[in-house]
Amino acid sequence: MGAASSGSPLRADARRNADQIRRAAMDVFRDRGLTVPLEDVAAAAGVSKATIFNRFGGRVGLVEAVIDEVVAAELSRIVDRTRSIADAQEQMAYYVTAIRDLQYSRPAANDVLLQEFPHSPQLMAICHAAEEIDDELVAAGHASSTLRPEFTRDDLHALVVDNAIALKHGARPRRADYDRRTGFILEGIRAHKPSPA
Amino acid sequence: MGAASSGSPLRADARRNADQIRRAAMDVFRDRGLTVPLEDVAAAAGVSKATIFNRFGGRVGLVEAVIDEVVAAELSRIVDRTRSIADAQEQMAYYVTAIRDLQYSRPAANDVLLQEFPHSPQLMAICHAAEEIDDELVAAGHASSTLRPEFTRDDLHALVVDNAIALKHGARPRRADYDRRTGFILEGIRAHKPSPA
DNA sequence: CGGAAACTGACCTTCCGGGTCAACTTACGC
DNA sequence: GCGTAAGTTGACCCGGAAGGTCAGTTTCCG
Repeated sequence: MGAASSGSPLRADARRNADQIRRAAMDVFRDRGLTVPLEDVAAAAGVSKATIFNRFGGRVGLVEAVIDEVVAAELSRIVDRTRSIADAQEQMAYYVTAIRDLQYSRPAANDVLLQEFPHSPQLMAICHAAEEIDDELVAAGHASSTLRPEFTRDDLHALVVDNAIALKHGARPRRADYDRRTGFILEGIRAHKPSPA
Repeated sequence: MGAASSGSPLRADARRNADQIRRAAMDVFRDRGLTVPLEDVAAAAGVSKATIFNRFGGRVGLVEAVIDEVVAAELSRIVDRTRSIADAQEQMAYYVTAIRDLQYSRPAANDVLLQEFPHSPQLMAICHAAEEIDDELVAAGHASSTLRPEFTRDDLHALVVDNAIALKHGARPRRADYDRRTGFILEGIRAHKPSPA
């Protein structure tokens, strides 16, 4: 978008800078989220903040230029893998675990999930895809009676969003603690079959 | 502390203003948290911001002057009631439900739990009391095998803190949704006895 | 009524990050 | 090489939000 395909070809130095900015943005966004000061991205790229505006028009343009590499690809990989699982119980377990893993290791994912850029159709599309699978999972869980019947799509969504907020604004827990808590969540939402008597 | 007991007695108008500020602070803090702009408290009290500084020295002084009425009393009531419950399972259920209820209806509680004022011994004491009961509850739960054995004190603490963050920075869920989710949490952490066969 | 106490509005300060621009530097076609 | 357009950049402005301050005025009360 924007500068990528328009008008005359870039001069060599401009192209080089754009590449460096992209690379820096991937690193910095991945590790510190999509709301990191652009100045930090610029510093990591070895250019000045103004150059980012020259090449990408601003934060949104830059985010859209790298969001795929940063999280979108991984997110859709998770969605695909989830869909490929037959057993509803496993499916839900995989999805929740994988999403929470992504949220832990890729702060940028939380910014996407929290819809920090509501004006970017591209970013919103990613969110929408995630909402869709929530529906499927809950439906599958109910159909197979492996999910508590009162558990709703909104509950699953809230699970993810609340975790995003906690990771974004709170202290990052140790990995082992985080994973253990993922387990408690899964326990809490799964239907306990009345032990096949 | 500070202005309350020091030096000469206040003039009538000063005393009146101090009272109005206290009353306004209770309302505003309760509803909107302890980090609300002091200007809003002043407006609600019908005085100017500077008067709050005159009487209370600043936000911390004011918070300490009203924290008891705002949340501390309710919080310790919860702790007391929890301790008075004999059954470990019920105890945990009551505590988690009551704390989460407090968090939902009293945003100020979240600011206390999140330790927004680490320099106030008074506020920190409240936190500390809350941490103590976490220990007791987890110990009781383990002793009676009503709590998952891998569930730790930190897990309980994280449960409360993460919820505080979610309520502070996120959208407030509908009450029914919130309560339902409280139920999922309780399900997730309780030990499922191997159905008394 | 006089002076001390108290109040207040307007102001300062700091932090933060997005965004802009005139002046400088660099690439590159001729 | 050199002119010039493209590109870069540091320094700047902006807005918002909030804590904190103070000179000038009002209010109390002995």
